[in-house]
Amino acid sequence: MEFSIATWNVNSIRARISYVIGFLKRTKIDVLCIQETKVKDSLFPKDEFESLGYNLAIYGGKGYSGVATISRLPIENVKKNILSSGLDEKRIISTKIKDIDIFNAYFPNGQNPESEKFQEKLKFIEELKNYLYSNYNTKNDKVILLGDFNVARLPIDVYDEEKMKDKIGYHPKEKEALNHLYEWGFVDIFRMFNRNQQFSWWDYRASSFRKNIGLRIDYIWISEALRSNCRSCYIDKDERKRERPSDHAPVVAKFEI
DNA sequence: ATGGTTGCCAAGCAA
Repeated sequence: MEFSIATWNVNSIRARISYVIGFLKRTKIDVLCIQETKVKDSLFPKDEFESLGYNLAIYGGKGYSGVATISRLPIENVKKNILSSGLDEKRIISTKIKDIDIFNAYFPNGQNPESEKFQEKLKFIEELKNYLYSNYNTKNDKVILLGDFNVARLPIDVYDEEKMKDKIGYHPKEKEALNHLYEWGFVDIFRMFNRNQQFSWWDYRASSFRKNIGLRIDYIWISEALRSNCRSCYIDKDERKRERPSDHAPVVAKFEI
């Protein structure tokens, strides 16, 4: 059967509900992982999704952060707050759907490389890496890690390498941390199908989208065990062109499982 | 251009 999954930082589910519902109706995605829901669980607009036949696993807090996994297939084994230091701030929810462990993650932004929040970002990435090493093997376990990683890993993933040098989102320390996570054994599914430069995020400010000043910081990473199942991956840039959009575009991947 | 915009929710923070 075909299996489709998408990640999208929606920057408030309540502000973006009509676009998210429209996206699901149009794409018929099986599993949608959203980030920055910015709402506590009791106020999450569940009904809109359930009436379309979707199941939900939600993990959010008041006003900031928050993640949700929305699935047409049954959701099993929901886990929250999985990092060892417990500093996860409603940024990761893991679920099992079919036989795939799916980690929906919203990495900390980190503010700037001199800040305390940057150190927390590095720690977050390291603890997630440790969690994967302790619990999974890339050759045997079907794992998908996807979400807003808030780091561009390679030069092709930033609009201007010189301008981004030492900036938040491309600082050597966070790239190093991200590479350590990647080296667990992930495959960046977008790069299996696309060689050119494409971004998934553009700043709201300074007409960045019009000028295509962006970063590719939203990823769908898969374990080796899933590599042969991949069929396609694309960034849905049209969603960023709307009136009052999220600053991120959805990333979609399709599998044959 | 150390600016700019958006969303939280009602001032300033986070991104």
